[in-house]
Amino acid sequence: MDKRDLLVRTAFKLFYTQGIHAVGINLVLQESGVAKKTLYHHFPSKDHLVEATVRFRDEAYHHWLTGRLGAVAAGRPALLELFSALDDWFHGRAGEIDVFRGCFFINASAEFGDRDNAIHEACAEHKAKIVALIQSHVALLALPAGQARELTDLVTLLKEGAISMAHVQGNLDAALQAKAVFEHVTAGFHKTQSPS
Amino acid sequence: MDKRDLLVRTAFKLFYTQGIHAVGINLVLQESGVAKKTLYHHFPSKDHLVEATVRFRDEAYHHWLTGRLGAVAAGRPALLELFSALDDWFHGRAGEIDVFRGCFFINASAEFGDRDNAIHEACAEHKAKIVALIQSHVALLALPAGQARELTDLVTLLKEGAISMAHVQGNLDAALQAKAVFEHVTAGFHKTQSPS
DNA sequence: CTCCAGGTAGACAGATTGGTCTACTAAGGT
DNA sequence: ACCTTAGTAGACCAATCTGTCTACCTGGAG
Repeated sequence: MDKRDLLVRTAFKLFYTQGIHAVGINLVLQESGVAKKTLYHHFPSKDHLVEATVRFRDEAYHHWLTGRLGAVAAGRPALLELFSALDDWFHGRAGEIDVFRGCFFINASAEFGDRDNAIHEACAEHKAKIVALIQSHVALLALPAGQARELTDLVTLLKEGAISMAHVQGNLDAALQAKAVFEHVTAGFHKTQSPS
Repeated sequence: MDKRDLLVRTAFKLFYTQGIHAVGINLVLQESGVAKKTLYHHFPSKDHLVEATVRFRDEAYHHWLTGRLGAVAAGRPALLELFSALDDWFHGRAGEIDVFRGCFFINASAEFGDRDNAIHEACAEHKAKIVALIQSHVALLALPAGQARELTDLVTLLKEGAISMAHVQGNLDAALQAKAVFEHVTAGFHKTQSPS
């Protein structure tokens, strides 16, 4: 019932599936059944609406992912679950997060390439948040600092790479491939504390 | 002097730095100094021009990368060189390939999300070509089939992930991080033939 | 009781979009 | 000599874009 929220949700769905510049404000209005005046009452411009959709998606995505990771044991199992979650997402089995159309933040950054753009910055913040989430689970493995950093990089890059390949190439098994690589590389990290 | 080529080059530069939908045909015309009639003589529509820029970039990028990889020994050194090349690209030290604004193919796929879209398909073809290039160097390591597939996945995902992180997050060291991970994981693959 | 925030519908403005078209020029092959 | 191809400049078209504005409705707080 909150019109602002309705606008953001509708705009997100359209932007995500069709692209941001490709979707006009009038379509968002028509699809949501909200009056134009109302939109410009809540947002001073389209760009501000776009930024709001980025923040909305940030919250939704983060909520979904922490939910998935929280359902298993913290540490390595959670990192494995990350890839399973991605796999479900790619195959449209992650209801909460909608159909897979690539990473909304990567897509938005593609359309707003200037690094000092507010929309791009919001996307960067999202990525930083996800890296922090990964980092928190890597920390539980009690590895030396250097190894921990490297493992965080590995998971982050594998995850990001899988999303890219799944979208651009249509390789929907990318998450499973990433998972296999991760599993193999970290085969020696089963225990929380490595024997010294 | 070839107007068609001039149009494609100009269009690419503009599309790459500002986004495709964000750049109008008139800007391409103005920037290249070519008449509108000439454009529509060579391309039936803007979309066809876009597709041509994708194929142009595909060729340029592939040429640049094979050149870099060919300058060192094939196999593992070439794979390491891949990450060095990425690092140079991110930092604007890869003159031939222009300023870094993310991966043009990822960006284009973001704006043309339908998988059966000709532009998107051209992007997918490019990625497949790069994967094949990586695969050809992995093959030289003479690993068992399963391990070879996994290593190709690793390099591909690391590379794709690094590009994403470098662009969205502005983490320009992503290539070096990926390289460190790769170096660590493949520390045992120094020899061409693993002892059996 | 009054006022105002939040809402509706939609006309309107000004710029920009992709694309067509006329009129003309120049080079080259047959 | 002729015709095709590639080119110029730019007017023009219909559609669409973001954003403003008028005129009106409604519910709750001071």
